[in-house]
Amino acid sequence: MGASKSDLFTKQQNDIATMAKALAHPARIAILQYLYKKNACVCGDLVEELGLAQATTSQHLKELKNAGLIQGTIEGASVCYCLHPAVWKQYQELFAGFFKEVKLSKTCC
Amino acid sequence: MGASKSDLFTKQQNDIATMAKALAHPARIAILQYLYKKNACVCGDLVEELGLAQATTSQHLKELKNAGLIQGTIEGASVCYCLHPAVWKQYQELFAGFFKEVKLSKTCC
DNA sequence: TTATATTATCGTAATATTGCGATACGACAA
DNA sequence: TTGTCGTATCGCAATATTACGATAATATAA
Repeated sequence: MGASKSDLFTKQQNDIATMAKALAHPARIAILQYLYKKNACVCGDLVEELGLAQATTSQHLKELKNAGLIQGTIEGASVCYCLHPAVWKQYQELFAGFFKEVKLSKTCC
Repeated sequence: MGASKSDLFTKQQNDIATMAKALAHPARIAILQYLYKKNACVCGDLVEELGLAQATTSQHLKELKNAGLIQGTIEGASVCYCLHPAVWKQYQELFAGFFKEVKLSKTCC
């Protein structure tokens, strides 16, 4: 098969998994960190920054855009990327909520 | 290719990506939620709970064990699983730290 | 010992991801 | 218009993931 059976799980479970998948590659983590360290729009210098081919970098950017984590605005000939604050906050809260549900006090094994 | 070029990125970036990958499937989210909702060791009933085949469930459990998130202790004929508190806390802090680094005040696009 | 119950592993098929070269597309400059 | 620069998309190859049936491994029950 290969396709995950998303209909077996709740929307929340699928949402968390989808968000985690967007973060499940070091190149995408690097892109996000670069964007928020610069704290500004970044135009063009991501390819040199990452060390991956231009096509590969563009593909990772597309996935981050699909996940809603970043947005790109056309600035003349190039495109400027920055974080999407609302979605970022949403991710932050979803993960924080997921981790906080646990009561780790009781150990049983 | 298909293999990600982990040598291009920092250890922290690879760590976050690896942890995210462990959470990047709804079945694994469901397992973790079931474990912490029960707040106890769970022996055996995970297969009925998930609706996936026994082999598939076992495979997801193995990945969570490899990620360190859960631990299993042999209890007679069956195996009891529960969360690994220390690693869970580590995940929580790594993600929280990753999300907190950002300054979302300045929007530029 | 033999049977049964529970979990792990093997082998295989279907699909997804990662990466890159080649190429197309869009905006601007000459 | 023609050329150039920056980005996106296409097509392909290599590898990874997901899923399951079959089978092995282990512990207990009969």
